[in-house]
Amino acid sequence: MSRREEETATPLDQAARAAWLYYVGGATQDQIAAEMGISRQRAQRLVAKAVAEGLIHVRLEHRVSRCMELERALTRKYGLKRARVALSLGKGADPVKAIAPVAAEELERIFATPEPLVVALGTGRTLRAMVEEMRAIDCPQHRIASLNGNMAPDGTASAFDVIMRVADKVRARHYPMPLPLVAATPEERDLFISLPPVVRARALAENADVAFVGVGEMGGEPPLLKDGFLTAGEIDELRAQGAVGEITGWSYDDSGTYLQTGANARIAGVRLERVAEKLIVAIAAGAKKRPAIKAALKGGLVNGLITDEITAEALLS
Amino acid sequence: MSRREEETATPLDQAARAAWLYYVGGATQDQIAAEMGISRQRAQRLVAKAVAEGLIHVRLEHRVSRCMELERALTRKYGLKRARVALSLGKGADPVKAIAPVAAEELERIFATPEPLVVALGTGRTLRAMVEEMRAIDCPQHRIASLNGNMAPDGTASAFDVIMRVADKVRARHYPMPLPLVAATPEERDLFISLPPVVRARALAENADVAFVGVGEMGGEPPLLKDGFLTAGEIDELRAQGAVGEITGWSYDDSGTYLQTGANARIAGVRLERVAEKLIVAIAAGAKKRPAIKAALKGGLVNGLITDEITAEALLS
DNA sequence: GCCAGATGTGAGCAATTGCCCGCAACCTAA
DNA sequence: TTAGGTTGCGGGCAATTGCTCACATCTGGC
Repeated sequence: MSRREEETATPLDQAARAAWLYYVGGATQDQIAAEMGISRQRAQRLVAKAVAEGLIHVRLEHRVSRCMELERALTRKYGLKRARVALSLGKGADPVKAIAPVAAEELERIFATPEPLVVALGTGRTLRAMVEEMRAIDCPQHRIASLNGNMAPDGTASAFDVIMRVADKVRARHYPMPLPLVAATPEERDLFISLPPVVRARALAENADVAFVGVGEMGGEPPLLKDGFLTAGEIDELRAQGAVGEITGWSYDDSGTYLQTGANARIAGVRLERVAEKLIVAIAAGAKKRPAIKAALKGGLVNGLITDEITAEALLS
Repeated sequence: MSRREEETATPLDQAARAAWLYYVGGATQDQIAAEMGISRQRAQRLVAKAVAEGLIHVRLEHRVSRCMELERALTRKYGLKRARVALSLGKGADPVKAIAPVAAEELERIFATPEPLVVALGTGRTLRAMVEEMRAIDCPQHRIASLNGNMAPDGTASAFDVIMRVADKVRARHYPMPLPLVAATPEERDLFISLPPVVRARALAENADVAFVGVGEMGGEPPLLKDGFLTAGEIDELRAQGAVGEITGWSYDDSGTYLQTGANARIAGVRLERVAEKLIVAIAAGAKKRPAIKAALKGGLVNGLITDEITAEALLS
């Protein structure tokens, strides 16, 4: 086997094989080494590589009762259509790691719907992590729309491209938005969103049946600042105007009302509005994001939430 | 957290939490122990339990080129509609472990189809293992039909019930067949299959859009013998008549032609016939089953195959 | 009420794994 | 061709894990 293997196997194929023997076959690294005709150390490196490359997906097929309680409580308190609470990974850990697999599961459930849907997606680290956890399945009946562009001010595409990766995995038609997230001036924004392809993409996203979005915080180091979409001065200005969070770039205050001023005049993406028939799911967790999530829920900017245990408890207290 | 946990957590909840911290969070067992307020040994036991109970599912999200080659070759040689080849787990390992996750993936793909389908399922160890690997997803648009009963001659339901477990996971309507796999006499078989509910169930299964079946071998210790459906004498008789394999209980010879005699007159389940529009997928691997698989492919009893690398290579040589 | 068996627990130890290090092979550019 | 850098390899070792054993605790039958 290893003879033939060598001829065509890519490094990833080898990693996949090692990881398969390890996780599915339950072999030790020594056994893998013997089976594949390599050293034990190499086997260990291949397994590690497969995990690092995201070839191995682990899912927990069990709903913990504590999480279901929290889901029910969140649903009741904030009048949600959908709530999912992931087990937390402990105080120090990055909550994105916990919610990404759960969000992926939930998005897969959406795509498993037989009726054709328009699914709108935001951008950001959390959504990107969600996509990486998704399984590939053909769903040609649906369409995927982008809620906002993700070009940085310097014109480079941000590394957190969500829509192309999702489209890749589900093979549905997709409508990216070749736009900056934040335009340089209100006039530039208006120009951008008057371009015919952008008009079409925005119309689709605005009328999507389902939207999955991240939530950006204003405290600490906001994603808008970290990724260079806004300057520290602009963030300070937003804070002074009462901004506590941001969805698809649009800032809102602690009652969940979109600000009318400041950077919001330059946001080129779609501003999601509460519409009863639509499902708008926020995917966010972590202490830093708590005020932003709470305001979005209170103001009804979203009617779905995927978060973790710790954040859910905080949102309920 | 552990305070509140104790009140409602079932043992499985605890196991799920430990496994989550271990596999998703990447924590060591010591860290899990500290986080959950238990001993290191207990953490290790909980993780092991979660795996043993099937709470943790591992999937490989990478198509190895060698397997894709084999799939293409099988498709060409036997005129298949669908072929999947799983990486083998080495000579000694049980090939069912390798093909079960791949078969589960394939069945999930079927269920993800938006058009309502009737999916027929056989029984047996391999199919049962496949079901255990399946993820739960609601697919109310489909119907699930059983191809055969699985009651043993003594009236007990066999442990390898497939259809109820699948129906449980996809929440589709299902039509079990309350029948023995093999009746005591041809007359009893005729009586059974004239009962109105059985007639309806069989009609549905016969017209299914997709069927997933196992393949039973006649050499060594055939499943029909091991599970007490037939006696050693009856198996010998079938072998003497040229039987090399069996699908849903129906024995066939090495050209893939169903036998007209012997135990076949007492099989109560549906005999699958080649129909061009239907997808009939055999899920089988292992040296013992090779003649049975080869005959089924040659005779066109199936037009889909899920197997492992070693078996695929043997089928192509 | 008491005992047998089942179930669960931590100690201790051997097997397994993750990772750092030095070395060698292989590029790459002068 | 050679110096410098990069990549990948196995050795070796410390950390982590799996497992057995002896003991405690619970449960149900008599």
